[in-house]
Amino acid sequence: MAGIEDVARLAGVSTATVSRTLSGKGPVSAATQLKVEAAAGQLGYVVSSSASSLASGRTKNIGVVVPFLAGWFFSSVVEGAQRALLRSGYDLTLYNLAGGGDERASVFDNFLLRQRLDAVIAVSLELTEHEVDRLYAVGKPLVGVGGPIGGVRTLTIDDRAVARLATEHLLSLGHTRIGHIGGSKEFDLDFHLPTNRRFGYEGALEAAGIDISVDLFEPADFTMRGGYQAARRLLERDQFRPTAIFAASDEMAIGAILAARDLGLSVPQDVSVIGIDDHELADFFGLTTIAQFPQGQGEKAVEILMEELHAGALEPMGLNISMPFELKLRSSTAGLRP
Amino acid sequence: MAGIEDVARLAGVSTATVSRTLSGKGPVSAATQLKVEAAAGQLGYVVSSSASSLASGRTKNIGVVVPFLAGWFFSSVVEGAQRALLRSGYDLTLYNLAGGGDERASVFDNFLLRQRLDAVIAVSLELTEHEVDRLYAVGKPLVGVGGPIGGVRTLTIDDRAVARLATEHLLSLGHTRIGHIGGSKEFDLDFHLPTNRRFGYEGALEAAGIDISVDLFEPADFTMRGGYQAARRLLERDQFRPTAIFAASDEMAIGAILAARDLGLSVPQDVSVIGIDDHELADFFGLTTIAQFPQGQGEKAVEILMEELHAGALEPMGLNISMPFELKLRSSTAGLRP
DNA sequence: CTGAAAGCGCTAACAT
DNA sequence: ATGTTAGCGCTTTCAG
Repeated sequence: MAGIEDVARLAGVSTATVSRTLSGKGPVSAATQLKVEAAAGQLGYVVSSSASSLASGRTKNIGVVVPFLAGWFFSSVVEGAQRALLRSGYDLTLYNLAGGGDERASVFDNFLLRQRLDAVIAVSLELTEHEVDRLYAVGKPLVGVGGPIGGVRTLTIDDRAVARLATEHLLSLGHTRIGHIGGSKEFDLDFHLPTNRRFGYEGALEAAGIDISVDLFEPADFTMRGGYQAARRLLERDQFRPTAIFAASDEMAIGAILAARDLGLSVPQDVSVIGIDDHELADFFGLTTIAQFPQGQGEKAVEILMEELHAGALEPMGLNISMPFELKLRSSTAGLRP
Repeated sequence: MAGIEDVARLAGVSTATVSRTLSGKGPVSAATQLKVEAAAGQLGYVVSSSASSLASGRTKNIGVVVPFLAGWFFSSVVEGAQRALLRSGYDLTLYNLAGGGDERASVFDNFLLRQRLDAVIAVSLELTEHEVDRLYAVGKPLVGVGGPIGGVRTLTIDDRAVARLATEHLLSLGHTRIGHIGGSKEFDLDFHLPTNRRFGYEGALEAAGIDISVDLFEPADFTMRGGYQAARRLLERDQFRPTAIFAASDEMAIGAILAARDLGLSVPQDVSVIGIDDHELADFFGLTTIAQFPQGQGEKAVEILMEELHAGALEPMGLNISMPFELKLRSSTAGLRP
């Protein structure tokens, strides 16, 4: 494997010039630039990242920490981040915390500290104080996606606004008995996302002058099965059966659609269903939903980091950066039956 | 951030001894080991990975290349690999080829060659000759998961045997008109996986003395929607309607279950359905399937690499390493109605 | 078992 | 615009 000296020799210049040329930093005449590039190409030269990192202090590598990887949201964020990083010539090192105990601790106490990273993106993590400490100890730019970390810039959708929009959509169709499938208590540990969505739902009802009924709330675990079970509880009642259901995630919403079918109810004729996410399966199930764009969130996180890494100081930016969302109309919602 | 010299000074030894102690290589007396570890712990010392890599030539980092990340199989393999790597103190650098053209080329022509990797795992990739070349050019151990790469050790399930097992299960329940939802032509590019599964299906039928009917094969694209549409085509016929369907993946099988429901057919009373994968949704849909264990495949790939990296030479091992699979009985298959 | 010292391959001052 | 050179922080002979 050719080294920088080979290239320098072949091009008839010094190693410093090769370095300057290939990194794009520092002044180089057009003529030498050509020579160097030709030589490098001919030899198939690629910089040794460890040597470069050691000398420069930059690794061209960023770490992405996720609580687990399977799951549409996480893998989409990672995909988006990966794409943006590739464009900038950065590698992505993945740290998956799933699996529990030991692994998790060693990620925070060893892996992240090896000076292998120029920055880190933390996706939807609920971190202990110690862990946040370690993250700061890395001494590198840090941005969160999908869940706030104490004092860290974070990209998220405005969960309250999203839930309000979903509920208002149902309201605008004439529904007044709107059930809500939200997060169970355990899930509320995660950034109060379920709670915020519930508040959005309740806010919309209040604004419409509708009483909030505890009976219309069912907790679940953000899975399809959980949504299915919650929806059955909601729909099996003889009286006060909701005419519409707002689920806090698409997977739960799809579970609700399947529950309705199993109970002999048609969607949307008998019951409307709306979710949040625009999950990959939403289209197949005809699910109306509020789309969020996790890939875009991953890309945006990278962009922020790149600016900070290259331009120097970070531009003034609130701690919480609001990401776009959008009502996606499909066939699971309709007006109240006359 | 403390360096190795700080530790050496505090422990009253040389940097060489610190290095030996912390890496576990080379002889160190129990007494100094203790001193060094105490000093390192006290200072919160963590080796600089670039310095260590540059000096040793080892990066403690392995690359995982996937065609895309969203998708149960891929993210599961990556999770498994990550877990195993973490245990061994290795980082995982992810290269996602999704997104096409440029990115893909630069991964093979630049990223993988930066000497940042000790080995690479290629997951289910259909590679061009040039790409395989580049992979070899990395000059590092290489193992494939889920799809053969010219001349590379690869972990896969025996697709033919898996398909045969699925078909035999249906046969053993008395079914003789068994439909098959397999891959469309475009999908066959990928390691002939669909073709192998189809051969397994046909082999089982032949062995049972049943004629193979082209009418009972429907191609699809390995998605739920594709499976749904293919199943409708299969089930909408008035005569010769299959009494059982074998889909080459769980997602397609779930699509088939939903198609059956929409046509007013009960599963398994009117039609049995079996898939391959044991996808995360299989349980919820009561899908009988042949389970494969992608996390285990990821872990196993890492184990092979670790052995090769540490023990030195690779043990004699066939190019194609067969991974386990297993019939998972649920409620989507049943005997023929009397 | 431990220490001294020579690099690993590149980058970044500093000169020119 | 280009060359010279001193490290970056560790690992690893080689001596002792």
